[in-house]
Amino acid sequence: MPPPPSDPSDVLRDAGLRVTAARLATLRALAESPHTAVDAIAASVRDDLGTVSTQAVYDVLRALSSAGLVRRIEPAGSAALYETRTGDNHHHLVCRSCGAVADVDCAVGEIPCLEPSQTQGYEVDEAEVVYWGICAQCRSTSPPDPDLTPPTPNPRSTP
Amino acid sequence: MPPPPSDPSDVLRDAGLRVTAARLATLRALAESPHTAVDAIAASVRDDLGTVSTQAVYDVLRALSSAGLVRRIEPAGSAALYETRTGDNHHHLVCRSCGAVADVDCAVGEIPCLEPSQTQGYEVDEAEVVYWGICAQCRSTSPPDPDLTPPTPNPRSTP
DNA sequence: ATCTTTTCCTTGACTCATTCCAGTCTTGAG
DNA sequence: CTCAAGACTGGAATGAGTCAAGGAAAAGAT
Repeated sequence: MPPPPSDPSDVLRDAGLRVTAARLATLRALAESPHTAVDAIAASVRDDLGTVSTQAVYDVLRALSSAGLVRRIEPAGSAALYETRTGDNHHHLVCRSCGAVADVDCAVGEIPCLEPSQTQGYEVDEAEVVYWGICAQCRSTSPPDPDLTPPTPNPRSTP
Repeated sequence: MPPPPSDPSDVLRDAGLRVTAARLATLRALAESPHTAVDAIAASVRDDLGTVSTQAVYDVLRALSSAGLVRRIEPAGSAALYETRTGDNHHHLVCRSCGAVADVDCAVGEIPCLEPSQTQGYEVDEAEVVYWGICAQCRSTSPPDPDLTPPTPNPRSTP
């Protein structure tokens, strides 16, 4: 197996997809900024190519994600985001304040939480972990603003 | 502190909320079937009370969840669901095929994956885990239907 | 019991992400 | 080069969820 081809056209071809300008521009956009929403991707693609319909971007993203080239994540309360890191089930840190997303490697080396305590008859194939918190920047720019972080989920009666 | 008052009116009052018919009916609906979407809750409430606007249900759910009486979960690809189990950060099994949701206790006794491997400056306050799989019923009713489970995350070009 | 204040519910319009459809253009194979 | 499958365009539609203004009811005080 050759080293992962870094030429995006080859990546597409190897996945059995046609090489089109929209797809290349989408991959480029995601390489520049991971964890991007559809409209930002569309803006970046239009920046490259001129006019591209929003549907085209949706179609491209669906094609890429069902080919396993991009992964769709959907943090509660915001639109879907796409990223190019696939196949290494990593997880995400999400900022409650600004929505920023950062990658985290698997918590415990091996596939971590993939063993729920009771599977209840489910055949589990993936464990998705989202760590909610406040990112460094939001903490430093507005340190003592108790109004900006209202939905702290579990005010823990006793620690 | 008395044992958790099972009278819904007391539950509301203890949380500092007014006791209204819509709120009681909503709690009743959630007690009957946890993990319910807004429109199903609304249907159940209307079944109890007659005419209730959808907005009223949204308002009730927001009030209840910001008082910590219900918890909102939002599995990727479906509308928001509400449940009454709060305060014991448990997790969820979600069926890729029918969308059924089941509760799972915390994987490792103590707050499990709450320690990401690198926090990257985030102040993490919650780890949300979703186990994706196929529920027992879906596996038995349509065992070998490869078309119904398309989004298996990694279709791996060559095995 | 009555009044007042606060909070809730109704109606209806609106936003936003995403999907569907029908027709036109492009890509890659013969 | 030619052609058909597959992509893209533009417009319209769906569905979840939110916002705003007025009328109605509940909780607590008189």
